[in-house]
Amino acid sequence: MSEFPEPPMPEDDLPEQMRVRREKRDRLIADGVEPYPVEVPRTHTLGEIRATYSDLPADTSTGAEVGVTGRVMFMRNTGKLCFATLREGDGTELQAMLSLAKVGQDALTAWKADVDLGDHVFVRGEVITSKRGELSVLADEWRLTSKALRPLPVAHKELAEETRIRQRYVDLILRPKARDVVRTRANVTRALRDSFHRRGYTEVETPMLQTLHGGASARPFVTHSNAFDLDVYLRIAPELYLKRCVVGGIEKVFEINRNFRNEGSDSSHSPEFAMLEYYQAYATYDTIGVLTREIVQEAAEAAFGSQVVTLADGTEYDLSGEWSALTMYGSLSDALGEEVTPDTSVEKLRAFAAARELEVDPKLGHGKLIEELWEHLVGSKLHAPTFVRDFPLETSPLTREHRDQPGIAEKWDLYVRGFELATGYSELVDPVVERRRLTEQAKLAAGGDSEAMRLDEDFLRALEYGMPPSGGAGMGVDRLLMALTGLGIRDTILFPLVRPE
RNA sequence: GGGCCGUUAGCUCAAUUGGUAGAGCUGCGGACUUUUAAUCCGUAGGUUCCGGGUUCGAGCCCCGGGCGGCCCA
Repeated sequence: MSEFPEPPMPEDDLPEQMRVRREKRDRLIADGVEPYPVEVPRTHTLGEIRATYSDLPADTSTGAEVGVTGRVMFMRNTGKLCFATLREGDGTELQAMLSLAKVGQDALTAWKADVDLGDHVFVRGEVITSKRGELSVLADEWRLTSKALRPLPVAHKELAEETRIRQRYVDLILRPKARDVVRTRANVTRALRDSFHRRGYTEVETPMLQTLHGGASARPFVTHSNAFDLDVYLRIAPELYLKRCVVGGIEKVFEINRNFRNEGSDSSHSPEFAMLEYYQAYATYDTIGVLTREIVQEAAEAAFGSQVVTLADGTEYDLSGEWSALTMYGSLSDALGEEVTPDTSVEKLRAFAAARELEVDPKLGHGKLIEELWEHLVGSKLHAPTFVRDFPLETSPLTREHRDQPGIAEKWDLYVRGFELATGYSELVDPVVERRRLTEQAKLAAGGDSEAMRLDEDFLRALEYGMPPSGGAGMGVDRLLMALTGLGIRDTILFPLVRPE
C-alpha cells in the first residue's frame, strides 16, 4: 500500500472517526510500519486453538506458542493489560491479551495507539486462560494485518435493514446469522446437486443471453450484442433449452442458474433470481412431483439435519412424509360452494369474482380467471406443503393436456407457506400441438399482451425431431431458502439489486 | 402505477405548541494488570436526505424531488 499516493478523499470533510483512522494509517507508514502486510506467520486458526484447548481451567499456562489472526471485535485497554476479542471467518472468537510484562512498554503503547475496533491483527504468544477462565493468547508480539479506515457500527443495536442489504459485508461482519444464511444456502444448493447426481442427472448450463425469450410468461431485460449488432434478452427461463437437451438424448438433465425478470421487486420477488429446472424422459407430472418432494426433503436434511425446520420467527415447519394434494378446479369449487369446470363461462367466473369484491382485468380469459380466483380464495391460505394439480390448459401452453380430462393440463404447483415454490408438468412433446399453442401465444403478443411468448422456430424444429414423453419441473432456489428459513427473499440473496445511493 | 409511513452525530434513536438539536454506544484525552456492552473523570462530534416556500424564527408547517419500508394493483 505504501507505494500508492494518498487517498483522494479530502480529509477535512471526513467524519472525525474516519479522519483519526486515516491519520493512524499515514503515521504508521511514515514510521515504516506496514499496515497492510502481504503475509503474517499464522500457525493456527482460532478454531483450531479452541478445539485443541477446549477444557482448560482458569489461569492456566500451556507453554504452547502460536501465531493467530483475526478481526478485533471487542477491546478493553487498561493501564498495563489489554484485552481484545479476535474473530475469524467462520465466527469463531478467541481472546488476545497483551501485558506490559510480556510485550514491553513500546509494543503496549503502540497497541493502544494504533488498534481500533474492526482492525485485523496478528498476535504471537502463548495459549493461556485468563483468571476469568477465558481461553486467550498472551502476546509476545503483535502487528496489524489490515487497518480498517471505517468504524464498525455498534454491535449491540440491530443494523437498519437497508444498511444490511446495501452493505452486506458489514452485515456479515456483525451478524453471525447473516453468515449462517450464506452457508445454509451453499449447503442447500450442494444438496440439490447431490440429489440430482445421485439419481443419474446431468447438470448443464444453457444460454442466459437469448435472441428469443421463452419458457415462461414474464417481461424480459433487453441488452445488445455489439459483435452481432443484435438485441438480445436475458433469459426468463431455461426450459426450452433443457428440452432441446432431452430431444438430444440427455434424458435426465438439470440446471441451477439465474433467471432475470423485468418485473416487480418485493418481499418474494427479485429481478434476478436463482432457478432450478429439471427434466426427465419417461417421467410424468406424478413422478416428477415425487422427485420434487424428495429433493426438498433432502435439502432440509442436508442443511438442518431434519425435515422439520425452524423458521426465523421460531416456529417449526414440517416438510416430512407425503404431502397433500388437491386439484385446482376441485378446491376452487369447494371454496366457491359451486362447481367450476373448464366449461364454466367467463361471465360466470367474473360474477364469482365480483361477488367477492375481487377486481379482475376485464381482458382475462377463462384460465387466468380461474387462477386469479384460486390464488385469492385457496392458494394464499395454504400453509402445509401442498401440490395443486390440474390447471386450465389455456394458461399452460407447454404442458400436455390431461390424459382423461379435456381442457385441463397435467401441471402442478407446489405451495409452501402460502407461496409458490415449484411447478411441474407432463411435458407437451407433440410438435404440431406445440406449434399451435405457441402461435396462439404469439398472436396474443401481437395484440399487445407483453407477457405472451414469441414463436421459437428452432425449439419447434427440435421437437419435430421427436422428444420422448417427459416430466419436468422448476423451483426457485431463493424461494426454497425462504421456505426452509422463513426469511424474506432479500435476505436469502446476498447482494440483491438496489437503487444506487 | 396508487396510498400510507420513514429519512436527525460513525451506529441505534430522542427532540413538548414552530423558539439555543440531545442521549446511549462509538471516538478523542486521562486513571486502572483480568476485561466480557467494564468502571470512573474530562471532551469532541450535525448541510436535521435535497431544492423551494410560509414565518421575526422551521428538524417540525406547505410544495416539489431523492432514497427506503409497508399495503394495494
